[in-house]
Amino acid sequence: MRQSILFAPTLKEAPHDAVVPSHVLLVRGGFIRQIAAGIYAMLPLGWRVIRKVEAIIRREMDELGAQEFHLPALHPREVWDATDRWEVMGDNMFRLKDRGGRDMCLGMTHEEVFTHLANNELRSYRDLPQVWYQIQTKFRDEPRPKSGVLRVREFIMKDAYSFDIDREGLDAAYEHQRKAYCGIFERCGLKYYIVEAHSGAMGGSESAEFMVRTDAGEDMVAACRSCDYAANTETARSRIEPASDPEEAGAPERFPTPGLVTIEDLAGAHPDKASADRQIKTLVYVLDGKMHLVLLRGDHELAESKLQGATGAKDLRPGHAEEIREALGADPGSLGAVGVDHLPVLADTELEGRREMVTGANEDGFHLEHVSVKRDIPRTRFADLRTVTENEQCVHCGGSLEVFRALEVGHIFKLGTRYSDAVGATVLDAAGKEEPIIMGSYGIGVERVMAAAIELHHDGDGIIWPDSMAPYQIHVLALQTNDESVRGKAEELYEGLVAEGYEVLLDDRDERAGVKFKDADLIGIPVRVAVGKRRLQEGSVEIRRRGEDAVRVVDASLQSVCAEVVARP
RNA sequence: CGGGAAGUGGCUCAGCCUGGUAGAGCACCUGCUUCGGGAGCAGGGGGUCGCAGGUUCAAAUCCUGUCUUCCCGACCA
Repeated sequence: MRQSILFAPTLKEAPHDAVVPSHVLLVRGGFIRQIAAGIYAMLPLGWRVIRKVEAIIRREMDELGAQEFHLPALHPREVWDATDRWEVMGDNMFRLKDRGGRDMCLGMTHEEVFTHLANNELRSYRDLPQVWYQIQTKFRDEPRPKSGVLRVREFIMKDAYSFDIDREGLDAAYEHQRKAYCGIFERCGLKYYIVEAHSGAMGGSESAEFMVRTDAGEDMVAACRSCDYAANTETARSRIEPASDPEEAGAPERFPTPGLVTIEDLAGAHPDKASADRQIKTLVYVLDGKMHLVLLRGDHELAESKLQGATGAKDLRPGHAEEIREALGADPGSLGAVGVDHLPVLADTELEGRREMVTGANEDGFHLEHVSVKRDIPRTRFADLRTVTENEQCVHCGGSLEVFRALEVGHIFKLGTRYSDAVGATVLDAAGKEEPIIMGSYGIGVERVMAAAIELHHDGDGIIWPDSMAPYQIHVLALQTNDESVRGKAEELYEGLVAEGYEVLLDDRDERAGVKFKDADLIGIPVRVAVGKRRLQEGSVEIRRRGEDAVRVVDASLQSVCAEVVARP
């Protein structure tokens, strides 16, 4: 490709609304342009990168026998009603009506359509196993699109589904996908973590997320420094030192705490009896419309996903100030569960058996001391509800955990029969008995892979593409286009390299050398071949790998350039 | 949805407080010089100041509403 005719509008300055590096660089490098919030146009360079990523995914999928489909993005309501998700997906789903007034939607994912097909077409255990996939645009009306291409409303996803007759088949399919994902992300040059995950709206038993460690991500991962345990903090567990409490010293007693409404305030005012780990934090949550009290140790944070998991609630939200006052007679900051018998109480397991605690008295300006959980809050159901934090102990090996921000680039699920049961997708087994098809679901966010590579590989000058997803492999710069010999040599090398099978971008623009260097660094093609007057007089050109300082001066012949390009130290 | 910020040539921003001729840098066009790390000089084109209403002799500027975008919290690839 000749850059003189390439549409790659590079920018010196970052648009003011871009904050994460991948967003800034994709826009500055002329890879993408925003069309609306969370909706981007892929320009030629960006699209080439996307196609590279897709090709890597295809290769791995095809290798394990997965078959590529292309399903509609526009779905009739019926297939979503069949699994009940027309309701469940709520405002996140883009909905529309056709001319006949029929409800339609834009696909957020394709469990429904694939399951619909499986239901209609798969009859016998002899038809199984099957692994189907596609690379398709998904539409989600995200409440908050952000970070460029990382969280958007329209994006490309590779989604694969496995169909098996039994658990063992599912386990095998899941394992195949897991391995394929490792291959995909390795080829993409991404350092990733495989992490235990919360299954969320997908349902299903086991799931793992593929995470790339970057501050641009939105998830938190807890990973053991000593063993390979890693989990999303939505589900991560840890061990902490058990608390040693004094013996019970009498019934709960009210004491005045005017103006003390946070854990810190109270701990500061009464360090003797109300240090944060001696307080019971009382949260009010509304789960599927029903108010609950949620109790945690004062210095612990709730993991909402765990609360959801523990209760099976579909819809969950913190209580509003007014309804809390109505239910408990006090405002947040003075709430407690002692004596509350009209609301269900859930408590984190770290509170089990605790004695001599302090908690709100359900009267503004007062707290209770001498609270023993078992005696004074007897109707409590315990569950793991707290969010793990840095340096706590690994549940497997006792090593210390580190907690960091990460970006989810892939997610694999064992769905089981959640969808096949919903639509009645069964096959006959060898005994002629109807059995539900057992499914797995496996997704990769294609744009996220692209962005993650940039988050991991860039410097102050621009992107440093991994070889596998670079839009071109070699960037030939003709530094002086007005010089016949330079121009001729650049053309000659360009043609030669193309003939050798390389993907080459030739900067033949009528621009100054400095501009070409800057753009080359920004765009980030792995190998740069600079053809300039100075070197050419000595019969040589310069080759530099993006991201490395070393410039190699080689003979200006196709052979030596090729040799240098292939030699990758 | 809750909280915060911003909308002024293609991009980054100033001007607004204290109403009166719409500005700068970059980008673009022409010419000359320059020519290996985002050139210099000279000339030039391009803006309903997000939109609507209001106040005023007069609105980018003040008031109201509205739309859009970004950032921070609840969802997910």
